Amino acid sequence: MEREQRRTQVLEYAQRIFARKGFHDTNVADIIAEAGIARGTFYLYFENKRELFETLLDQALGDIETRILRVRRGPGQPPAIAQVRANLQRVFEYMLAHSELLDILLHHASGFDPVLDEKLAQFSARLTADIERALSLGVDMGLVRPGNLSVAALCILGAVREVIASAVRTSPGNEPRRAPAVDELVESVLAVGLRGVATARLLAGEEG
Amino acid sequence: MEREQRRTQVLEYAQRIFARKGFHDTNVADIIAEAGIARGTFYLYFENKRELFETLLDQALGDIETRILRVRRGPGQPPAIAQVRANLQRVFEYMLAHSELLDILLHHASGFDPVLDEKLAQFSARLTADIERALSLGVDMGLVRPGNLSVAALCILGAVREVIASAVRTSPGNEPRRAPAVDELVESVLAVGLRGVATARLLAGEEG
Amino acid sequence: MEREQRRTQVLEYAQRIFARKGFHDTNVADIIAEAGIARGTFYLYFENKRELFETLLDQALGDIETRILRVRRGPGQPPAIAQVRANLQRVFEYMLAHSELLDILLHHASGFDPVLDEKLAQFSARLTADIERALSLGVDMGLVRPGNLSVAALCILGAVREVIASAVRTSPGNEPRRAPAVDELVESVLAVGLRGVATARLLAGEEG
Amino acid sequence: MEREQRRTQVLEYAQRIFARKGFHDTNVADIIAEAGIARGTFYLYFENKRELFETLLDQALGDIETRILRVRRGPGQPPAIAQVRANLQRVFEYMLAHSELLDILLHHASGFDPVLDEKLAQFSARLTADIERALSLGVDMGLVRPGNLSVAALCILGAVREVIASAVRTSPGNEPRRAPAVDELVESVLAVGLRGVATARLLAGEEG
DNA sequence: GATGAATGAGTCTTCATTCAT
DNA sequence: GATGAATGAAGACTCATTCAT
Repeated sequence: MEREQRRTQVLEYAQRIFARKGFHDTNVADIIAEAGIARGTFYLYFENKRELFETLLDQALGDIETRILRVRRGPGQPPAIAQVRANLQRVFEYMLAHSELLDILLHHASGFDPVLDEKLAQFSARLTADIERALSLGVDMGLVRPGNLSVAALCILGAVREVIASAVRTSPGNEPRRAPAVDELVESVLAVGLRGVATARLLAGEEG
Repeated sequence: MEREQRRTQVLEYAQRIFARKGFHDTNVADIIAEAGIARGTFYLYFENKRELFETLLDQALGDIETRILRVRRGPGQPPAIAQVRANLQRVFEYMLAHSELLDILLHHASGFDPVLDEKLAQFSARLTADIERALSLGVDMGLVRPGNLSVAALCILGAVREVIASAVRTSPGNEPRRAPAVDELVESVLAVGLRGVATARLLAGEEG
Repeated sequence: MEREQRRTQVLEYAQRIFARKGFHDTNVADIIAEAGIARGTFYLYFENKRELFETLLDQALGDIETRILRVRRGPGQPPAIAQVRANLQRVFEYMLAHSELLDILLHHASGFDPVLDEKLAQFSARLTADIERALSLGVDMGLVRPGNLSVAALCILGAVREVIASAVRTSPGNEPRRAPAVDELVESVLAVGLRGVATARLLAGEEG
Repeated sequence: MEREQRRTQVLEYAQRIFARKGFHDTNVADIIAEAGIARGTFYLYFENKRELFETLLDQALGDIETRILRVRRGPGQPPAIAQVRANLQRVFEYMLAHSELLDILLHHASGFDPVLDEKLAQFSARLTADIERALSLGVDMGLVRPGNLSVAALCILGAVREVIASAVRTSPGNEPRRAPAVDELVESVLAVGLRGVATARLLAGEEG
């Protein structure tokens, strides 16, 4: 436990620096200075800089996936929309409370290491597949309009991602965002996702 | 002009390499080897590696924005949906035909230089603002449902981005994607954006 | 005594590793892993890595010198040749049975530490002097042809060394070499040393 | 040629340092300081420290082998002994004039890199095979006494090696050894090799 | 006595950039 | 304009040794 604690501590320091300076511009020197440990100590806990970063990434991805629960149907289960809403809420709250992680995910995790890239790609693929499965189920139950569900899944994932990214950008501090804001964000995303942006009139083409 | 041609040539070579190896893993040595010029010559055409990359990025962002036309209303103008559809189509086609650029944009352009990061952020901000403005107009005309339009704009941007990213991923080759595929992609994105994924029944909460 | 046993045990483990990987490539980590002791414990038994190695070397050199008995003359003593033969036999047998030691001696003991180098140089010098003294005695008794005896001594030492090195190389395993082989080796070396390789005809220059 | 000259220059500086401090204790910093070049320049000419060392070794081994001519028989050829003597003389002279190289060969070239070790082993093997072949020819012509020729070859190689090593040790300076000394060394080695050290009386066992 | 976490000096290697030719 | 040899700052990683528990 002793060891785990130390590791975790260093991970936290490193996370902050990575978020601020990115992977390449973060030296081991930076990390150990921040963590107040000696150079050799760093390598006692991590194989190298990349492994540390990978750990951070795994953690973040895992934390996020943990917060996404499969939508369940059946007596006693909340309505589907409520379950989706709860998922969104959990993810938004987590991400906004860990904006550093998000920053790493969005800006620094990609393009410098094939292994990590693959990891991220698989994460996205997993999420997309989850969403698509849910949609497919919805279609079967008459809750979701049929169509190209994989594209729809991508749209939903992309929308969520972008909104979160934007939200983090505008609340750079670490103070947890006011609850109402998250609620509104979630509602808005949900609204767009469920009903789209168009009115009947637009859809009818009666624009003139 | 001679000079401009040379510069352009080197830029093209560099683009290929950046797309393949990312910014940090691309050496000046790689670029000059590919371009067949001497080390010193490189610095005759570019201030440094970063400037070259920035040029590439500016180009890409400019090309994309060029393809997005403001939705115009009035007699003789095509219906709004048609204009949006045309925008999507142009962007999709361009991106799929220049997947290298996209790769750079998505994977290698972020997180290693504050200046470039800022540029990307502003690009996103500009696009979001454009979309939001269009939506706002739509609301005024009764074509778009009112709501949190900035979130809606983000959703749309994110959806498009994700779908393009996925499309590029699955068509790694350089051969231009078959037209029908682009059409279908565009239609699907449009459908989700305009009408959402839910059926009336889901929205009514009559799931039980 | 407890302590001595521990030390000896570690020395044995270390010997194996040094023989396999050399001095510089053998880490303290390797040794303690093999010996199953903690890092700090190592420094309880040895001042440092070099001291351990030096101990090993001293041991080897001592073991070898122990097996070389001064040739004695006088009633009741075996003939000189028999005594020399016995010396050779003992050294060959010991070395072949401890090829790891030899490996260290031949390959890893030289050139990285002035102190150890000096030790090896003195060992060689001692052996050469012993041989030279024996030869000198032989000259006095008419058993050895006069000549540059120090060169002759070097030749003998070098010949023995090379033959042993070669023998060890070809019997890499740890199984003790079959006795006959050692015998033949010894006889051959002895033959060359005593009578040289030339026939009378070559010496007479009647080659044409 | 420019480039080759530079390389050669650095090699010479490096040789001196390697001879003095060995491979492991010689830093790239030492070499570049001595050669008066920048750190990066070093890596312009050599892949790394090992490659430089390997080059040095190859050169030395090549130089030596160049000086060993196969003994040729036939009308107009000098007597075999004269040819062997000439070989010895050339090798002795070269080695004594390049004692630094020898130092590297004897003390620093072994045991820290499998590739180099193999190279040295093959060098020895080649020399031994050459000698054995010559002996075998000699046997056929009645000039060499039959016996275990491969052991005999090893004895000769070892004798020469040891004598040279000793000679270099005692003439550490760089001044070429006085000619007579080399001659005497060669004669003495030759005498031992050809006729051995024993008198007829010793061989007859009439020692008592 | 034993442990093993912590140390930090030491080294190799890379690479963007310069500048004399 | 073009060249490419030279530069040297920067950074990752190793490992013998110490010392508090």
